[in-house]
Amino acid sequence: MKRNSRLSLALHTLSHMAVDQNKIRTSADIAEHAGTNPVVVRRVLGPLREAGLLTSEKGHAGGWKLARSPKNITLADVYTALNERLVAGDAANEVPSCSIEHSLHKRVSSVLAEIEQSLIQKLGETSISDV
Amino acid sequence: MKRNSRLSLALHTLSHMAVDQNKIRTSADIAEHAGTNPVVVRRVLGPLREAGLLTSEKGHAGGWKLARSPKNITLADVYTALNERLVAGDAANEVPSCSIEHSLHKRVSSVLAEIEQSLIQKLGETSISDV
DNA sequence: TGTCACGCAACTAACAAAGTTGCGATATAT
DNA sequence: ATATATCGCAACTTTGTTAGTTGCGTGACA
Repeated sequence: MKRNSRLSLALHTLSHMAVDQNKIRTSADIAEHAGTNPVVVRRVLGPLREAGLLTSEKGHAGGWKLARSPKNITLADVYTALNERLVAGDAANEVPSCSIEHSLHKRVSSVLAEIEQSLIQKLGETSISDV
Repeated sequence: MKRNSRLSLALHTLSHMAVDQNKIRTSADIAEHAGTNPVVVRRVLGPLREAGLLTSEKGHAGGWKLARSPKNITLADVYTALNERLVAGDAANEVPSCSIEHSLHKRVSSVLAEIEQSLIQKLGETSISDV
């Protein structure tokens, strides 16, 4: 796969689930559809389960299904559940040396953080059922 | 460095330049400031030059400087010049097999493209001089 | 003409993400 | 009970991307 594969895979899977909400899908089914493998699917879907977006059942006839109505799942939910940080870097920031660089760094970081927030807000305006 | 290093490096460099707009900086100077090396700096700054954001001069006493006022350089300019595609994937898209997947794929892609556009619009609201 | 700078291409190294494998836990059917 | 199907998880390998490095060419200026 390629860039943004996690977000893309999650979106596609959730959308599929939204079409037939009662059907239970196994990691293997989803993986085959997405052209990947079950472990990758579980890795991507795991965080979504922890975020309460969907549920998984072990054992025979187990699998994945939506935990709530697709109307109540926004792209922002998915984005944050996956802990994506597209514009703002991760918390592990380099420590600048010179003084001007120091203040500059804070400015840049805060601006990027603002952008990130507005992105999430924008994502929140679209639900899975819209897709 | 780490994630979003290109955008971050570009922003820091442009901001520095905005502070003292007449000063000409060499790749080596910038690289030392940023904790990287001249070639990487040139790789990041090259697209910005092609986009008309800054200029570079060869030879003795050569180097980089802003091509226009920092007021007239928005984050969107930088973003697009670097050809970043944070939310929407690149053009090389996988071709879906099943029919529902096909329409779904177009929906997801268009939604992500919309989000990308709104992100760029948001970036356009901030100029380098604001940072 | 020597030095300093960018431009570019090729190579290597480091890192991140996908993919793979194996095993354990659990739930269901028979 | 036992077989089967499924997720959970951890370790490893593979692959792809990006930073970093090196070398050489080109242009500008003292």
